[in-house]
Amino acid sequence: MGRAPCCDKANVKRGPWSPEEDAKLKSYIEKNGTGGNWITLPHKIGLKRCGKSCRLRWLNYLRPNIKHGGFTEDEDNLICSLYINIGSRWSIIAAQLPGRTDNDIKNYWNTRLKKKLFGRPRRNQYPHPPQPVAPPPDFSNPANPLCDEAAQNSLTNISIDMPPIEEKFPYDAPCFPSTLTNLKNTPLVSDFHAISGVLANDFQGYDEIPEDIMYQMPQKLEVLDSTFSVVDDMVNSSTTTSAVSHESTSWGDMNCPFYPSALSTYEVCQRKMSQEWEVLLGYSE
DNA sequence: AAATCCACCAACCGCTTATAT
DNA sequence: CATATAAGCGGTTGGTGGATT
Repeated sequence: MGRAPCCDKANVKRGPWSPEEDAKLKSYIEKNGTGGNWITLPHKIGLKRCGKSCRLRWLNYLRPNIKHGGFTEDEDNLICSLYINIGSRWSIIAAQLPGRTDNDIKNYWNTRLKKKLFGRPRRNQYPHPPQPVAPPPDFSNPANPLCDEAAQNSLTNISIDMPPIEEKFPYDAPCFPSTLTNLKNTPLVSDFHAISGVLANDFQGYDEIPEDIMYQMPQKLEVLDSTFSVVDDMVNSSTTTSAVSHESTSWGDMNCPFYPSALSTYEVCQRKMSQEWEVLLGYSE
């Protein structure tokens, strides 16, 4: 046997909450807490609502310190950067924005941010696909909320959770020489891996890449490029101090410690993207 | 002034994971 | 261990109100 039934589906109210219902739920939870059981809560209060509905109402609207609307530029940038890194994992994104709910962020993304970033191109706009707007995450800035330990662990775990790149992507995966293992676990490098992985996965398994993925490509490639530049600087300073002979490490330089793998990923994605844009916009078959 | 369009967002739906029995 | 439900999550819907035609 399992648990008792959740609620009498035929006998619960649905739709918008009245102020009276809100007041009942809010005052009860503030005094007694949820008791760890949402299903019995409405019965205790005398609300003809499903426990699931009560939970949603509390989490998204009634609980203290909830902020609605008025997203700041910083919040916009953080949401965009996180979305590009980890996709639509709204609860994780919401955890980085105090006072914001996953539902609010999801709505905000779907109705405004997505359009702001990836407005659908008109056919005569090619060869200038949507331009990136948000900067990549700046992990060197202490003001960045992602700099706290929990957030960094969160991002690190996210990149670890991703499918192994070599199994999902036919091209070279980013890699790091053993002399640079001290850099391997920094957030920036995790970030670089994560973005590369996202790009690789985006291209995997499609004969034709869906439009929605295509619209995100310029942004993702820009972030990859920017992130690489910072990692590149770190490598330069690291190798300089350890007296390892090391030339310039620009994108086109074969002496870059993780060239050609990283460059390969970038260039293959870039090339593939250009081809797909041409097909998408009717410039080639 | 009326009709239509569009943006917004609260709430619901359905799926996956966790957990009680 | 198997089963059934709770909890949690992301996707989607539908009502509302303002803007535009």
